[in-house]
Amino acid sequence: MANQEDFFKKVVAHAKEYGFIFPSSEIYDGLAAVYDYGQLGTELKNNIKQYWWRSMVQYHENIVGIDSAIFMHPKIWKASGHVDAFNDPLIDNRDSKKRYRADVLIENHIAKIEDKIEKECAKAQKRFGDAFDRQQFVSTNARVLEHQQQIDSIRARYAECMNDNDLAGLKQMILDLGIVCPISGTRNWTDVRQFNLMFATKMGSVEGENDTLYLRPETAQGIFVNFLNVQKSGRMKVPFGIAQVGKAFRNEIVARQFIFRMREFEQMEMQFFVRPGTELEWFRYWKEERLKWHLSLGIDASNYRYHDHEKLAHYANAATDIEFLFPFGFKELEGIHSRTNFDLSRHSEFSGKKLQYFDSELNESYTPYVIETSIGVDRTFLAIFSHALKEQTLDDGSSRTLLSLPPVLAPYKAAILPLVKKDGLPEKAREIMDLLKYDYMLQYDEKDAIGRRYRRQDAIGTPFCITVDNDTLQDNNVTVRHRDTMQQERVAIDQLHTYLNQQLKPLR
RNA sequence: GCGGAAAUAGCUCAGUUGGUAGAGCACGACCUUGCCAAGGUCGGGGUCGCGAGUUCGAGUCUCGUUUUCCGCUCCA
Repeated sequence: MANQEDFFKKVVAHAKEYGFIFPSSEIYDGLAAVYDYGQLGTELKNNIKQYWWRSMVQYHENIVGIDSAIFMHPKIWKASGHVDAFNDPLIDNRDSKKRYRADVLIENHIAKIEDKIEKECAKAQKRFGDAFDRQQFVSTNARVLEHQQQIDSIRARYAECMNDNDLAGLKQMILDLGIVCPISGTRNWTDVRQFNLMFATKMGSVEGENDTLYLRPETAQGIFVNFLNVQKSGRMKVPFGIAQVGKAFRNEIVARQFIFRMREFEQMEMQFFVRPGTELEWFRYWKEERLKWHLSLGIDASNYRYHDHEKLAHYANAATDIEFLFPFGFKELEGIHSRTNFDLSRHSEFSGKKLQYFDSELNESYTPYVIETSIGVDRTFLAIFSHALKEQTLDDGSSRTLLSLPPVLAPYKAAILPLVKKDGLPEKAREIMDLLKYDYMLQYDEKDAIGRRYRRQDAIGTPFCITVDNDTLQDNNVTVRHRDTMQQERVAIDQLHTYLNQQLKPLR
Protein backbone atom coordinates (compact mmCIF):
# COMPACT_ATOMS: atom_id res chain seq x y z
CA MET A 1 0.00 0.00 0.00
CA ALA A 2 2.86 2.32 0.80
CA ASN A 3 4.17 1.65 -2.69
CA GLN A 4 0.85 2.60 -4.21
CA GLU A 5 0.80 5.82 -2.25
CA ASP A 6 4.32 6.59 -3.40
CA PHE A 7 3.35 5.81 -6.94
CA PHE A 8 0.33 8.10 -6.78
CA LYS A 9 2.57 10.90 -5.53
CA LYS A 10 4.84 10.25 -8.50
CA VAL A 11 1.87 10.55 -10.82
CA VAL A 12 0.97 13.95 -9.33
CA ALA A 13 4.58 15.13 -9.43
CA HIS A 14 5.11 13.98 -13.01
CA ALA A 15 1.90 15.68 -14.11
CA LYS A 16 3.14 18.96 -12.68
CA GLU A 17 6.76 18.72 -13.70
CA TYR A 18 6.03 18.12 -17.37
CA GLY A 19 3.20 20.61 -17.75
CA PHE A 20 0.17 18.33 -17.66
CA ILE A 21 -1.60 19.53 -14.51
CA PHE A 22 -0.89 22.41 -12.12
CA PRO A 23 -2.59 23.26 -8.83
CA SER A 24 -4.94 26.17 -9.47
CA SER A 25 -3.90 29.65 -8.30
CA GLU A 26 -0.62 28.22 -7.11
CA ILE A 27 1.18 31.53 -6.53
CA TYR A 28 -1.64 32.40 -4.10
CA ASP A 29 -1.13 29.15 -2.17
CA GLY A 30 -3.56 27.26 -4.35
CA LEU A 31 -7.29 26.70 -4.17
CA ALA A 32 -8.23 23.42 -2.55
CA ALA A 33 -8.99 20.61 -4.99
CA VAL A 34 -8.98 22.83 -8.07
CA TYR A 35 -6.50 22.14 -10.85
CA ASP A 36 -5.45 23.71 -14.14
CA TYR A 37 -4.46 21.73 -17.20
CA GLY A 38 -1.09 22.80 -18.56
CA GLN A 39 0.31 22.87 -22.07
CA LEU A 40 0.58 19.09 -22.43
CA GLY A 41 -2.40 18.24 -20.25
CA THR A 42 -4.66 20.33 -22.44
CA GLU A 43 -3.53 18.43 -25.53
CA LEU A 44 -4.11 15.08 -23.87
CA LYS A 45 -7.47 16.15 -22.50
CA ASN A 46 -8.60 17.51 -25.88
CA ASN A 47 -7.51 14.29 -27.54
CA ILE A 48 -9.53 12.24 -25.04
CA LYS A 49 -12.60 14.35 -25.72
CA GLN A 50 -12.10 14.11 -29.47
CA TYR A 51 -11.60 10.35 -29.30
CA TRP A 52 -14.87 9.99 -27.41
CA TRP A 53 -16.74 12.43 -29.63
CA ARG A 54 -15.67 10.61 -32.76
CA SER A 55 -16.62 7.21 -31.40
CA MET A 56 -20.04 8.52 -30.44
CA VAL A 57 -21.07 11.20 -32.89
CA GLN A 58 -19.01 10.48 -35.98
CA TYR A 59 -19.20 6.69 -35.95
CA HIS A 60 -22.91 6.51 -35.16
CA GLU A 61 -25.27 7.96 -37.74
CA ASN A 62 -28.04 8.17 -35.16
CA ILE A 63 -26.11 10.14 -32.54
CA VAL A 64 -25.66 13.91 -32.75
CA GLY A 65 -23.90 16.32 -30.44
CA ILE A 66 -24.90 19.57 -28.76
CA ASP A 67 -23.29 22.12 -26.46
CA SER A 68 -25.81 23.54 -24.01
CA ALA A 69 -25.25 26.44 -21.62
CA ILE A 70 -24.07 25.94 -18.05
CA PHE A 71 -26.75 28.35 -16.83
CA MET A 72 -30.22 26.88 -17.07
CA HIS A 73 -33.69 27.78 -15.90
CA PRO A 74 -33.94 27.17 -12.11
CA LYS A 75 -37.06 25.05 -12.55
CA ILE A 76 -35.01 22.46 -14.40
CA TRP A 77 -33.36 21.42 -11.15
CA LYS A 78 -36.68 21.07 -9.42
CA ALA A 79 -37.93 18.89 -12.25
CA SER A 80 -34.79 16.78 -12.32
CA GLY A 81 -34.97 16.15 -8.60
CA HIS A 82 -31.60 17.77 -7.87
CA VAL A 83 -32.98 20.44 -5.60
CA ASP A 84 -34.36 17.73 -3.33
CA ALA A 85 -31.90 14.91 -3.82
CA PHE A 86 -28.80 17.04 -3.68
CA ASN A 87 -29.75 18.41 -0.30
CA ASP A 88 -28.41 16.34 2.54
CA PRO A 89 -29.75 17.23 5.99
CA LEU A 90 -26.67 17.75 8.19
CA ILE A 91 -26.38 18.19 11.93
CA ASP A 92 -23.37 19.01 14.11
CA ASN A 93 -22.60 17.92 17.63
CA ARG A 94 -21.37 20.96 19.57
CA ASP A 95 -19.14 18.97 21.91
CA SER A 96 -17.28 16.73 19.50
CA LYS A 97 -17.61 19.25 16.64
CA LYS A 98 -18.48 16.30 14.44
CA ARG A 99 -20.86 16.69 11.53
CA TYR A 100 -23.33 13.97 10.64
CA ARG A 101 -26.02 13.35 8.09
CA ALA A 102 -29.27 13.42 10.04
CA ASP A 103 -30.68 10.53 8.04
CA VAL A 104 -27.58 8.45 8.76
CA LEU A 105 -27.93 9.08 12.51
CA ILE A 106 -31.52 7.90 12.35
CA GLU A 107 -30.62 4.87 10.25
CA ASN A 108 -27.93 3.92 12.78
CA HIS A 109 -30.48 4.23 15.54
CA ILE A 110 -32.78 1.87 13.66
CA ALA A 111 -29.88 -0.54 13.17
CA LYS A 112 -29.43 -0.65 16.95
CA ILE A 113 -33.06 -1.62 17.43
CA GLU A 114 -32.66 -4.28 14.76
CA ASP A 115 -29.72 -5.62 16.76
CA LYS A 116 -31.99 -5.99 19.73
CA ILE A 117 -34.35 -8.09 17.66
CA GLU A 118 -31.45 -10.24 16.58
CA LYS A 119 -30.42 -10.75 20.17
CA GLU A 120 -33.94 -11.86 21.12
CA CYS A 121 -33.86 -14.31 18.24
CA ALA A 122 -30.47 -15.64 19.26
CA LYS A 123 -31.63 -16.12 22.82
CA ALA A 124 -34.75 -17.94 21.70
CA GLN A 125 -32.81 -20.16 19.36
CA LYS A 126 -30.54 -21.17 22.21
CA ARG A 127 -33.55 -22.05 24.29
CA PHE A 128 -35.54 -23.95 21.65
CA GLY A 129 -32.71 -25.41 19.63
CA ASP A 130 -33.87 -27.12 16.41
CA ALA A 131 -37.47 -26.42 17.23
CA PHE A 132 -36.85 -22.67 16.78
CA ASP A 133 -38.99 -21.16 14.05
CA ARG A 134 -37.76 -17.65 13.36
CA GLN A 135 -40.73 -16.59 11.26
CA GLN A 136 -43.10 -17.72 13.96
CA PHE A 137 -41.06 -16.15 16.76
CA VAL A 138 -40.69 -12.77 15.11
CA SER A 139 -44.39 -12.47 14.41
CA THR A 140 -45.52 -13.44 17.91
CA ASN A 141 -42.91 -12.44 20.48
CA ALA A 142 -44.09 -9.37 22.34
CA ARG A 143 -40.70 -7.75 22.73
CA VAL A 144 -39.77 -8.23 19.10
CA LEU A 145 -43.09 -6.84 17.97
CA GLU A 146 -42.57 -3.81 20.13
CA HIS A 147 -39.16 -3.20 18.58
CA GLN A 148 -40.54 -3.66 15.09
CA GLN A 149 -43.30 -1.20 15.81
CA GLN A 150 -40.74 1.31 17.00
CA ILE A 151 -38.78 0.96 13.77
CA ASP A 152 -41.88 1.40 11.65
CA SER A 153 -42.95 4.54 13.44
CA ILE A 154 -39.46 6.05 13.18
CA ARG A 155 -39.40 5.34 9.45
CA ALA A 156 -42.84 6.85 8.99
CA ARG A 157 -41.97 9.96 10.94
CA TYR A 158 -38.71 10.35 9.07
CA ALA A 159 -40.41 10.03 5.69
CA GLU A 160 -42.91 12.67 6.75
CA CYS A 161 -40.19 15.12 7.78
CA MET A 162 -38.33 14.64 4.50
CA ASN A 163 -41.51 15.02 2.52
CA ASP A 164 -42.36 18.31 4.18
CA ASN A 165 -38.73 19.41 4.20
CA ASP A 166 -39.26 19.81 7.95
CA LEU A 167 -35.75 20.33 9.33
CA ALA A 168 -36.91 21.34 12.80
CA GLY A 169 -38.98 18.18 12.93
CA LEU A 170 -35.93 16.16 12.01
CA LYS A 171 -33.98 17.69 14.87
CA GLN A 172 -36.84 17.06 17.29
CA MET A 173 -36.84 13.47 16.15
CA ILE A 174 -33.16 13.09 16.95
CA LEU A 175 -33.76 14.61 20.39
CA ASP A 176 -36.84 12.47 21.06
CA LEU A 177 -35.04 9.28 20.09
CA GLY A 178 -32.26 10.23 22.49
CA ILE A 179 -29.61 9.82 19.80
CA VAL A 180 -26.18 10.70 21.16
CA CYS A 181 -23.02 11.63 19.33
CA PRO A 182 -20.89 8.48 18.93
CA ILE A 183 -17.79 10.49 19.82
CA SER A 184 -18.78 12.81 22.64
CA GLY A 185 -21.77 10.82 23.84
CA THR A 186 -23.80 14.01 24.29
CA ARG A 187 -27.09 15.29 22.88
CA ASN A 188 -25.78 18.80 22.36
CA TRP A 189 -26.94 19.09 18.75
CA THR A 190 -27.12 22.10 16.45
CA ASP A 191 -30.13 22.66 14.21
CA VAL A 192 -30.39 20.50 11.14
CA ARG A 193 -29.20 22.35 8.05
CA GLN A 194 -29.32 21.63 4.36
CA PHE A 195 -26.03 21.33 2.58
CA ASN A 196 -26.73 22.00 -1.06
CA LEU A 197 -24.42 20.23 -3.44
CA MET A 198 -25.29 22.67 -6.21
CA PHE A 199 -23.37 25.93 -6.59
CA ALA A 200 -25.73 28.88 -6.56
CA THR A 201 -25.18 32.23 -8.19
CA LYS A 202 -27.32 35.22 -9.17
CA MET A 203 -28.34 36.36 -12.58
CA GLY A 204 -28.94 40.07 -13.01
CA SER A 205 -26.97 42.73 -11.24
CA VAL A 206 -29.79 44.57 -9.47
CA GLU A 207 -30.26 43.37 -5.92
CA GLY A 208 -33.75 42.07 -5.34
CA GLU A 209 -34.48 41.80 -9.04
CA ASN A 210 -32.36 38.77 -9.60
CA ASP A 211 -32.93 35.05 -9.62
CA THR A 212 -30.90 32.32 -8.04
CA LEU A 213 -29.29 30.17 -10.66
CA TYR A 214 -27.39 26.95 -10.19
CA LEU A 215 -24.28 25.90 -12.01
CA ARG A 216 -25.35 22.64 -13.60
CA PRO A 217 -24.43 19.56 -11.54
CA GLU A 218 -24.62 17.39 -14.66
CA THR A 219 -24.74 17.99 -18.39
CA ALA A 220 -27.61 15.55 -18.95
CA GLN A 221 -30.41 18.04 -18.33
CA GLY A 222 -29.20 20.27 -21.15
CA ILE A 223 -29.84 17.33 -23.44
CA PHE A 224 -33.30 16.53 -22.06
CA VAL A 225 -34.59 20.07 -22.37
CA ASN A 226 -33.37 20.17 -25.98
CA PHE A 227 -34.85 16.79 -26.82
CA LEU A 228 -37.59 18.15 -29.06
CA ASN A 229 -35.38 20.79 -30.68
CA VAL A 230 -32.87 18.22 -31.79
CA GLN A 231 -35.39 15.54 -32.68
CA LYS A 232 -37.41 17.87 -34.88
CA SER A 233 -34.63 19.96 -36.46
CA GLY A 234 -32.47 16.89 -37.07
CA ARG A 235 -35.39 14.68 -38.14
CA MET A 236 -34.13 12.08 -35.68
CA LYS A 237 -35.87 8.72 -35.44
CA VAL A 238 -35.99 6.67 -32.25
CA PRO A 239 -33.68 5.07 -31.32
CA PHE A 240 -31.27 7.99 -31.42
CA GLY A 241 -28.76 9.66 -29.13
CA ILE A 242 -27.64 13.16 -28.16
CA ALA A 243 -24.09 13.63 -26.93
CA GLN A 244 -22.49 16.46 -25.02
CA VAL A 245 -19.13 17.31 -23.50
CA GLY A 246 -18.99 20.01 -20.87
CA LYS A 247 -18.26 21.28 -17.39
CA ALA A 248 -20.38 20.40 -14.39
CA PHE A 249 -20.14 21.58 -10.78
CA ARG A 250 -20.82 19.90 -7.46
CA ASN A 251 -20.10 21.41 -4.11
CA GLU A 252 -18.78 18.21 -2.53
CA ILE A 253 -18.15 18.31 1.19
CA VAL A 254 -14.77 16.75 0.58
CA ALA A 255 -13.07 16.89 -2.80
CA ARG A 256 -9.87 14.92 -3.01
CA GLN A 257 -7.52 12.48 -4.73
CA PHE A 258 -6.03 14.88 -7.23
CA ILE A 259 -8.29 15.27 -10.26
CA PHE A 260 -10.42 12.24 -9.34
CA ARG A 261 -12.96 14.20 -7.35
CA MET A 262 -13.12 17.91 -8.08
CA ARG A 263 -15.86 20.44 -7.53
CA GLU A 264 -15.49 21.65 -11.09
CA PHE A 265 -15.19 18.79 -13.55
CA GLU A 266 -15.94 17.81 -17.10
CA GLN A 267 -18.32 15.15 -18.33
CA MET A 268 -18.87 13.35 -21.61
CA GLU A 269 -22.49 12.27 -21.68
CA MET A 270 -24.76 10.63 -24.18
CA GLN A 271 -28.50 10.17 -23.75
CA PHE A 272 -29.96 7.48 -25.97
CA PHE A 273 -33.71 7.65 -26.56
CA VAL A 274 -35.50 4.36 -27.12
CA ARG A 275 -38.95 2.81 -27.33
CA PRO A 276 -40.51 2.04 -23.96
CA GLY A 277 -39.98 -1.61 -23.15
CA THR A 278 -36.73 -1.90 -25.08
CA GLU A 279 -34.67 0.04 -22.55
CA LEU A 280 -33.06 -2.90 -20.78
CA GLU A 281 -31.98 -4.37 -24.08
CA TRP A 282 -30.34 -1.07 -24.97
CA PHE A 283 -28.90 -0.79 -21.49
CA ARG A 284 -27.06 -4.07 -22.01
CA TYR A 285 -25.97 -2.94 -25.47
CA TRP A 286 -24.38 0.29 -24.21
CA LYS A 287 -22.91 -1.42 -21.20
CA GLU A 288 -20.91 -3.66 -23.54
CA GLU A 289 -20.28 -0.98 -26.12
CA ARG A 290 -18.78 1.41 -23.59
CA LEU A 291 -16.44 -1.19 -22.15
CA LYS A 292 -15.25 -1.90 -25.70
CA TRP A 293 -14.44 1.78 -26.08
CA HIS A 294 -12.24 1.69 -22.98
CA LEU A 295 -10.51 -1.49 -24.11
CA SER A 296 -9.86 0.06 -27.53
CA LEU A 297 -7.32 2.30 -25.83
CA GLY A 298 -5.14 -0.74 -25.34
CA ILE A 299 -5.14 -0.90 -21.56
CA ASP A 300 -5.39 -4.46 -20.27
CA ALA A 301 -8.94 -5.63 -19.51
CA SER A 302 -7.95 -6.65 -15.97
CA ASN A 303 -7.91 -2.95 -15.09
CA TYR A 304 -11.65 -2.62 -15.69
CA ARG A 305 -14.69 -4.13 -14.07
CA TYR A 306 -18.42 -3.61 -13.92
CA HIS A 307 -20.12 -2.65 -10.71
CA ASP A 308 -23.87 -3.10 -10.89
CA HIS A 309 -25.87 -0.83 -8.61
CA GLU A 310 -28.17 -2.46 -6.13
CA LYS A 311 -29.47 0.77 -4.67
CA LEU A 312 -30.87 2.67 -7.63
CA ALA A 313 -31.28 6.43 -7.86
CA HIS A 314 -34.77 7.88 -8.04
CA TYR A 315 -34.76 8.03 -11.83
CA ALA A 316 -33.25 4.66 -12.77
CA ASN A 317 -34.41 1.10 -13.30
CA ALA A 318 -30.93 -0.27 -13.98
CA ALA A 319 -27.46 1.12 -13.44
CA THR A 320 -23.89 -0.02 -13.66
CA ASP A 321 -20.48 1.56 -13.30
CA ILE A 322 -17.38 0.80 -15.27
CA GLU A 323 -14.67 0.90 -12.64
CA PHE A 324 -10.97 1.34 -13.28
CA LEU A 325 -8.04 0.21 -11.18
CA PHE A 326 -6.66 3.61 -10.14
CA PRO A 327 -3.49 3.86 -8.03
CA PHE A 328 -5.84 4.05 -5.04
CA GLY A 329 -8.00 1.07 -6.04
CA PHE A 330 -11.00 0.31 -8.24
CA LYS A 331 -13.14 3.45 -8.59
CA GLU A 332 -15.95 4.63 -10.83
CA LEU A 333 -14.89 5.87 -14.23
CA GLU A 334 -18.15 5.77 -16.17
CA GLY A 335 -21.81 5.22 -15.35
CA ILE A 336 -24.37 3.59 -17.59
CA HIS A 337 -27.92 4.23 -16.40
CA SER A 338 -31.32 3.27 -17.58
CA ARG A 339 -33.13 6.49 -16.65
CA THR A 340 -36.59 5.36 -17.76
CA ASN A 341 -38.79 8.22 -18.95
CA PHE A 342 -38.31 10.02 -15.65
CA ASP A 343 -36.53 13.11 -16.98
CA LEU A 344 -38.69 13.74 -20.04
CA SER A 345 -41.92 13.18 -18.12
CA ARG A 346 -40.84 15.45 -15.32
CA HIS A 347 -39.83 18.21 -17.70
CA SER A 348 -43.10 17.75 -19.49
CA GLU A 349 -44.92 18.05 -16.17
CA PHE A 350 -42.97 21.09 -14.93
CA SER A 351 -42.86 22.97 -18.24
CA GLY A 352 -46.35 22.10 -19.41
CA LYS A 353 -44.89 21.17 -22.82
CA LYS A 354 -45.60 17.84 -24.41
CA LEU A 355 -42.28 16.03 -24.79
CA GLN A 356 -43.25 13.04 -26.84
CA TYR A 357 -42.23 11.27 -29.98
CA PHE A 358 -44.55 10.04 -32.70
CA ASP A 359 -43.39 6.62 -33.81
CA SER A 360 -44.72 6.17 -37.34
CA GLU A 361 -43.91 2.45 -37.34
CA LEU A 362 -46.07 1.86 -34.30
CA ASN A 363 -48.39 4.67 -35.25
CA GLU A 364 -48.42 6.01 -31.69
CA SER A 365 -46.93 8.71 -29.49
CA TYR A 366 -44.89 7.99 -26.40
CA THR A 367 -42.35 9.46 -24.03
CA PRO A 368 -39.07 7.76 -24.98
CA TYR A 369 -37.05 5.88 -22.39
CA VAL A 370 -33.44 6.90 -21.95
CA ILE A 371 -30.15 5.07 -21.58
CA GLU A 372 -27.41 7.36 -20.35
CA THR A 373 -23.68 6.87 -20.64
CA SER A 374 -21.79 9.34 -18.49
CA ILE A 375 -18.01 9.42 -18.24
CA GLY A 376 -15.70 11.84 -16.46
CA VAL A 377 -13.09 13.49 -18.67
CA ASP A 378 -10.77 14.17 -15.75
CA ARG A 379 -11.12 10.64 -14.43
CA THR A 380 -10.37 9.21 -17.85
CA PHE A 381 -7.33 11.46 -18.00
CA LEU A 382 -6.16 10.21 -14.61
CA ALA A 383 -6.81 6.57 -15.54
CA ILE A 384 -4.87 6.78 -18.79
CA PHE A 385 -2.11 8.96 -17.41
CA SER A 386 -1.44 6.94 -14.26
CA HIS A 387 -1.59 3.67 -16.13
CA ALA A 388 0.87 4.96 -18.75
CA LEU A 389 3.48 6.18 -16.28
CA LYS A 390 6.23 3.62 -15.74
CA GLU A 391 9.73 3.52 -14.36
CA GLN A 392 11.62 1.09 -16.58
CA THR A 393 14.91 -0.63 -15.96
CA LEU A 394 16.73 -1.29 -19.22
CA ASP A 395 19.01 -4.19 -20.11
CA ASP A 396 22.13 -2.15 -19.52
CA GLY A 397 21.00 -1.39 -15.96
CA SER A 398 20.04 2.20 -16.65
CA SER A 399 16.48 3.36 -16.15
CA ARG A 400 14.03 5.55 -17.97
CA THR A 401 10.72 7.21 -17.20
CA LEU A 402 8.18 6.17 -19.77
CA LEU A 403 4.73 7.57 -20.41
CA SER A 404 3.24 4.99 -22.74
CA LEU A 405 0.11 6.88 -23.72
CA PRO A 406 -2.04 5.45 -26.49
CA PRO A 407 -0.54 7.13 -29.61
CA VAL A 408 -3.89 8.63 -30.68
CA LEU A 409 -4.07 10.48 -27.38
CA ALA A 410 -0.42 11.58 -27.02
CA PRO A 411 0.07 15.38 -26.85
CA TYR A 412 2.84 15.27 -29.46
CA LYS A 413 2.63 12.66 -32.17
CA ALA A 414 6.29 12.97 -33.07
CA ALA A 415 9.47 14.86 -32.25
CA ILE A 416 11.71 16.06 -35.06
CA LEU A 417 15.34 15.79 -34.03
CA PRO A 418 18.46 16.71 -36.01
CA LEU A 419 21.18 14.31 -34.91
CA VAL A 420 23.61 17.20 -34.48
CA LYS A 421 23.22 20.93 -34.54
CA LYS A 422 25.38 21.47 -37.65
CA ASP A 423 26.07 20.31 -41.20
CA GLY A 424 22.66 21.55 -42.35
CA LEU A 425 20.78 18.95 -40.30
CA PRO A 426 18.67 21.52 -38.39
CA GLU A 427 17.60 23.05 -41.68
CA LYS A 428 16.61 19.67 -43.07
CA ALA A 429 14.72 18.90 -39.85
CA ARG A 430 12.83 22.19 -40.14
CA GLU A 431 11.80 21.24 -43.66
CA ILE A 432 10.28 18.04 -42.31
CA MET A 433 8.53 20.03 -39.56
CA ASP A 434 6.91 22.22 -42.20
CA LEU A 435 5.92 19.17 -44.20
CA LEU A 436 4.10 17.52 -41.27
CA LYS A 437 3.05 20.21 -38.81
CA TYR A 438 -0.30 20.96 -40.42
CA ASP A 439 -1.39 17.36 -39.84
CA TYR A 440 0.29 16.44 -36.56
CA MET A 441 1.26 18.03 -33.27
CA LEU A 442 5.04 18.00 -33.40
CA GLN A 443 7.90 19.09 -31.22
CA TYR A 444 11.26 20.21 -32.55
CA ASP A 445 14.31 19.71 -30.34
CA GLU A 446 17.99 20.15 -31.14
CA LYS A 447 19.37 20.67 -27.63
CA ASP A 448 21.58 18.06 -25.92
CA ALA A 449 22.68 14.59 -26.95
CA ILE A 450 20.28 12.53 -29.02
CA GLY A 451 19.84 9.89 -26.30
CA ARG A 452 18.81 12.50 -23.80
CA ARG A 453 16.29 13.93 -26.22
CA TYR A 454 14.78 10.49 -26.71
CA ARG A 455 14.35 10.18 -22.95
CA ARG A 456 12.67 13.57 -22.74
CA GLN A 457 10.13 12.48 -25.34
CA ASP A 458 9.60 9.18 -23.49
CA ALA A 459 8.64 11.11 -20.36
CA ILE A 460 5.91 13.10 -22.14
CA GLY A 461 4.57 10.18 -24.12
CA THR A 462 5.61 11.12 -27.67
CA PRO A 463 5.19 7.85 -29.60
CA PHE A 464 7.70 8.61 -32.39
CA CYS A 465 11.01 10.39 -32.76
CA ILE A 466 12.04 11.31 -36.28
CA THR A 467 15.79 11.76 -36.45
CA VAL A 468 17.60 13.52 -39.27
CA ASP A 469 21.21 12.41 -39.79
CA ASN A 470 23.92 12.97 -42.40
CA ASP A 471 22.59 10.14 -44.56
CA THR A 472 19.26 11.92 -44.72
CA LEU A 473 20.84 14.65 -46.82
CA GLN A 474 21.86 11.98 -49.34
CA ASP A 475 19.00 9.48 -49.41
CA ASN A 476 16.05 11.46 -47.96
CA ASN A 477 15.40 8.77 -45.37
CA VAL A 478 14.99 9.43 -41.67
CA THR A 479 15.21 7.23 -38.61
CA VAL A 480 11.90 6.65 -36.84
CA ARG A 481 12.39 5.57 -33.25
CA HIS A 482 9.52 3.93 -31.38
CA ARG A 483 8.83 5.02 -27.83
CA ASP A 484 7.81 1.74 -26.22
CA THR A 485 10.24 -0.66 -27.90
CA MET A 486 13.07 1.82 -28.56
CA GLN A 487 13.36 0.10 -31.96
CA GLN A 488 14.36 2.13 -34.98
CA GLU A 489 13.61 1.91 -38.66
CA ARG A 490 14.39 3.95 -41.76
CA VAL A 491 11.51 5.65 -43.52
CA ALA A 492 11.56 7.81 -46.66
CA ILE A 493 10.55 11.41 -45.99
CA ASP A 494 7.84 11.33 -48.66
CA GLN A 495 6.38 8.24 -46.97
CA LEU A 496 6.12 9.85 -43.51
CA HIS A 497 2.48 10.89 -43.87
CA THR A 498 1.38 7.41 -44.83
CA TYR A 499 3.58 5.90 -42.16
CA LEU A 500 2.28 8.10 -39.34
CA ASN A 501 -1.33 7.77 -40.42
CA GLN A 502 -1.02 4.04 -40.23
CA GLN A 503 0.59 4.13 -36.80
CA LEU A 504 -1.88 6.65 -35.39
CA LYS A 505 -5.02 5.08 -36.77
CA PRO A 506 -7.67 5.32 -34.08
CA LEU A 507 -8.20 1.90 -32.56
CA ARG A 508 -11.72 0.62 -33.20
C1' G B 1 -15.50 18.73 9.07
C1' C B 2 -12.17 15.56 12.63
C1' G B 3 -7.33 13.09 13.38
C1' G B 4 -2.13 12.00 11.53
C1' A B 5 2.11 13.45 8.32
C1' A B 6 4.60 16.91 5.17
C1' A B 7 6.13 21.97 3.15
C1' U B 8 13.94 24.77 1.94
C1' A B 9 15.94 26.58 -6.02
C1' G B 10 11.98 23.96 -11.66
C1' C B 11 12.98 18.54 -9.40
C1' U B 12 15.22 15.31 -5.35
C1' C B 13 17.10 16.60 -0.94
C1' A B 14 21.18 18.45 2.92
C1' G B 15 21.35 22.16 6.63
C1' U B 16 25.04 19.97 12.70
C1' U B 17 23.27 22.02 20.40
C1' G B 18 19.12 28.54 17.13
C1' G B 19 24.54 32.45 14.46
C1' U B 20 21.23 35.98 8.61
C1' A B 21 21.26 29.25 2.87
C1' G B 22 24.09 24.56 0.05
C1' A B 23 24.56 19.96 -3.34
C1' G B 24 23.18 17.02 -7.50
C1' C B 25 20.07 17.15 -11.48
C1' A B 26 17.24 20.60 -14.43
C1' C B 27 17.46 25.66 -16.89
C1' G B 28 20.23 29.68 -20.22
C1' A B 29 24.73 31.05 -23.36
C1' C B 30 29.11 29.36 -25.71
C1' C B 31 32.62 25.30 -27.06
C1' U B 32 32.95 20.03 -28.23
C1' U B 33 30.20 16.16 -30.23
C1' G B 34 26.84 12.45 -31.40
C1' C B 35 21.57 6.95 -32.49
C1' C B 36 19.43 5.91 -26.43
C1' A B 37 20.17 10.43 -19.95
C1' A B 38 24.35 12.55 -16.65
C1' G B 39 31.77 16.16 -21.70
C1' G B 40 33.94 21.45 -20.82
C1' U B 41 33.52 26.82 -19.49
C1' C B 42 30.48 30.61 -17.73
C1' G B 43 25.76 32.15 -15.86
C1' G B 44 20.53 32.96 -13.91
C1' G B 45 17.44 31.35 -9.96
C1' G B 46 15.51 30.85 -2.95
C1' U B 47 12.78 37.06 1.82
C1' C B 48 13.45 28.45 3.69
C1' G B 49 4.49 27.93 2.39
C1' C B 50 2.35 32.34 5.06
C1' G B 51 1.63 35.25 9.86
C1' A B 52 2.78 36.11 14.76
C1' G B 53 5.68 34.97 19.33
C1' U B 54 10.31 33.69 22.27
C1' U B 55 15.47 35.54 21.47
C1' C B 56 20.79 40.12 20.74
C1' G B 57 19.78 36.69 16.59
C1' A B 58 14.81 31.74 13.91
C1' G B 59 15.23 27.46 7.95
C1' U B 60 16.07 25.44 13.10
C1' C B 61 11.97 26.50 19.16
C1' U B 62 6.31 27.80 20.27
C1' C B 63 1.39 29.09 18.50
C1' G B 64 -1.84 30.12 14.53
C1' U B 65 -2.90 29.64 9.34
C1' U B 66 -2.74 27.77 4.10
C1' U B 67 -1.91 23.81 0.78
C1' U B 68 -1.02 18.63 -0.21
C1' C B 69 -1.13 13.36 1.04
C1' C B 70 -3.28 9.33 4.34
C1' G B 71 -7.45 7.52 7.64
C1' C B 72 -12.58 8.64 9.17
C1' U B 73 -16.76 11.16 7.04
C1' C B 74 -19.01 12.44 2.31
C1' C B 75 -19.66 11.05 -2.86
C1' A B 76 -28.48 12.02 -6.04
